[in-house]
Amino acid sequence: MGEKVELKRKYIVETARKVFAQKGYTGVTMKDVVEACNISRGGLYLYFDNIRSLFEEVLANEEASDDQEVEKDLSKASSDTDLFAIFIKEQKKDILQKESLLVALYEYSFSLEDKKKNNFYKSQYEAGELFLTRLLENGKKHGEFAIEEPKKEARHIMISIEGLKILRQSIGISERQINEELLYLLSGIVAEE
Amino acid sequence: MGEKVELKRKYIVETARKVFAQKGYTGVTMKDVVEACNISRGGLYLYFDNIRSLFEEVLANEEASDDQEVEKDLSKASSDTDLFAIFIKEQKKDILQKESLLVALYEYSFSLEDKKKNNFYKSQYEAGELFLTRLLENGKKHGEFAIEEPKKEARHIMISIEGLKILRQSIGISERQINEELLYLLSGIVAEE
Amino acid sequence: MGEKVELKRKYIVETARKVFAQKGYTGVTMKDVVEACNISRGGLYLYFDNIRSLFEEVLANEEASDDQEVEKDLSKASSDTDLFAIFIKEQKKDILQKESLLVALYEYSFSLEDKKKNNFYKSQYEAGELFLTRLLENGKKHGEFAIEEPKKEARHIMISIEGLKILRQSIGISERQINEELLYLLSGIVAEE
Amino acid sequence: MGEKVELKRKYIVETARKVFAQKGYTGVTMKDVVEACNISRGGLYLYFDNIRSLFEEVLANEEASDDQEVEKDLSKASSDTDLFAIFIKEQKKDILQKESLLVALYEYSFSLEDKKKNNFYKSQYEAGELFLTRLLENGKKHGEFAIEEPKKEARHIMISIEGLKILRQSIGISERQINEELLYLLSGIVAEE
DNA sequence: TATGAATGAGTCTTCATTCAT
DNA sequence: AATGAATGAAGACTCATTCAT
Repeated sequence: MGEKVELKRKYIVETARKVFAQKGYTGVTMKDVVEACNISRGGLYLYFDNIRSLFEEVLANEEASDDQEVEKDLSKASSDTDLFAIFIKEQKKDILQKESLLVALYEYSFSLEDKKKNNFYKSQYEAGELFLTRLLENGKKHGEFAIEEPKKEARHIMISIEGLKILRQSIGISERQINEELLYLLSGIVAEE
Repeated sequence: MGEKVELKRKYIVETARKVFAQKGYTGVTMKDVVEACNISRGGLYLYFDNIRSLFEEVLANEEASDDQEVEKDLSKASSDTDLFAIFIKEQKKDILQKESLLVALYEYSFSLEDKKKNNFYKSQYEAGELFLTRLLENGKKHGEFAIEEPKKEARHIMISIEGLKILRQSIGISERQINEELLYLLSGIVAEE
Repeated sequence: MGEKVELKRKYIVETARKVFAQKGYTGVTMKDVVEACNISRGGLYLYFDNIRSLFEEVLANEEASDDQEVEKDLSKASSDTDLFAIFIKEQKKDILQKESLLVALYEYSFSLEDKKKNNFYKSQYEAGELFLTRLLENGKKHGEFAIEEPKKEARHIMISIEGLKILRQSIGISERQINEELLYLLSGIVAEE
Repeated sequence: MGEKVELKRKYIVETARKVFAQKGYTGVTMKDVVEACNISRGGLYLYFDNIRSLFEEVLANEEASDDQEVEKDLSKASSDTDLFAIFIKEQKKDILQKESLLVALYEYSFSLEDKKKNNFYKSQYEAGELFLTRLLENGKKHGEFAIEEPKKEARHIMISIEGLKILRQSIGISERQINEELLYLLSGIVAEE
């Protein structure tokens, strides 16, 4: 019994994900989800009390699967340079992703009362920054990266990536420009020598 | 008579600006504006057909007054380095501005069907990039900036600034970190030598 | 303009009164009122935020017109005995009234959180008790009523009347029995001699 | 098996009683009962088709246990005066009872279409009146009570008691005032001499 | 018997938009 | 030009009741 419920919950989350990817966060109603899922009005409430908690579950789910994938990709790396390249590639995939949750995530972030608390986006961003810092530190130690301050560099790269993301979603910056900028970031760290 | 109309229109736009600064774009209703302006429901419709056109006028107005201000500040500069520093300072003010329209602007951008058309954000961004490119080119020509590709550098800086903006609004990045990053950008161009 | 609004407000209150008289308080929905008034859903909200405030206005209105009527009737009295008889008659009218708000008033009372505060029923009851006490005191002073403790007698009579009211509404006690009891109360005070 | 069913039925009735005592009749949903009983939604329907029939069983159960208790108390009486005092005391307990079903009972009564049929409240009230009439008749016959018309007196007392009950629930009349009135009723019959 | 997921009707409430004055 | 009452569509949410297991 509980398994069936789990399956349906998952089905709703996955279907809702598509809706959020398409319409963002703010504009999505329970009705939208109900219709996308082809279930009854009351049925959805059995699983989620409101759009917000549904979206939060979508995010949690997303994170989990993202992590898995990244893990897999990173395991292939043979050097810090390699690792960094993979990281950048990962980011590029994120930035260009067709069915991206990014806009929804932005809108969700804006809707939060206290910017400091319960901020999914924040923790995700900070995790990325931390990972990158470690990566750069290692690269520096191993003599692969010619940088002075790994932490500052990491933050700078993260900020640029965020810039690419928002520009992609807001003004639709071109893939070529994204590539250029990522290459620029890459070369700033690796090709220094 | 026409003057009176112009005045009232301006009054509505300025009052609405406060509302958008406070509540973003998506959440603002005609009712919100009507109440903030203390005018009649029907009265607002005489001037603006819907929230979108009202917001677009707010943006146009914003741009005009921004330009004026920037113009004034830039006129004080005595060198390209100076000019660049002022530019960065201007951006910082933007990023930190309390009554910012930024969130509203993001939400508005997300709501646009075609990312290419009617995009205020885009034209504003591109104007900035263009200005910065010219600036860097001049600085390079005058020997003030030790850079290879002004255009790429300009774009990189603009992207980073966009990153700072969205991070400020989404996860509430601290003023200190913003300062650090801006300094980093500054030093990348100017203090190279 | 304001006058028209006042009129419509009054119309709604009067129409709602009928609905409450018919269906009580608890079971009445905004929809019921909307339909009875033949106005739009949103229209009702222009005048009343919810059923409770609407009912409270119905009560306030009721009290006002009741007071007027009672005033008129009492002005005819030529002695305390007369006055008392009129008072009892007034109560009888109340108890037997076809389109009575009594059930609605009970249900409304039950729905109140704190029995002590904002209790319309209470203030109405206490006003009645006070009036009756004064009346009995006068009658005693003038030698018309052979009673020891006007206050206790007044309260006793009020309690009995409340008993009649609730019995009328809950088990449908007959008019004959109501008459008998009221006569009993009357004779207990007046015909003592 | 049948015994088990009986037990569960009883368990539901007793649990539901608490719910009705707390929330009245009108506001109670099947969900409330299901949750209080910690049984399944469908499970409740196996025993009761709707709130009404459940409440009616609660009432029937209540009556039975009440009768038992009263029986016990009355058996201690050694005179009609005694009996009457115990009766009054019983009523006082009823009026002041914390976990009273009174409000629920009122609401239930109001909800009945035909005031004459299926009325638990009515039969209960009439049983009380009959009992009191017999009691007063006996007291009169034995010379304990100096009254003319036992039936009228009984009805009068019952009406007053109903008044106390409703006043307790609607406006929260004080315990002191209840005591005073009951004493008044007592003295009207017994201490006449 | 018992479970609890699922349904869909019903109510509340808000809002953009219209229109008579 | 301006007002603000009025409308009706749309979304949120709850609950009695059913039904497959």
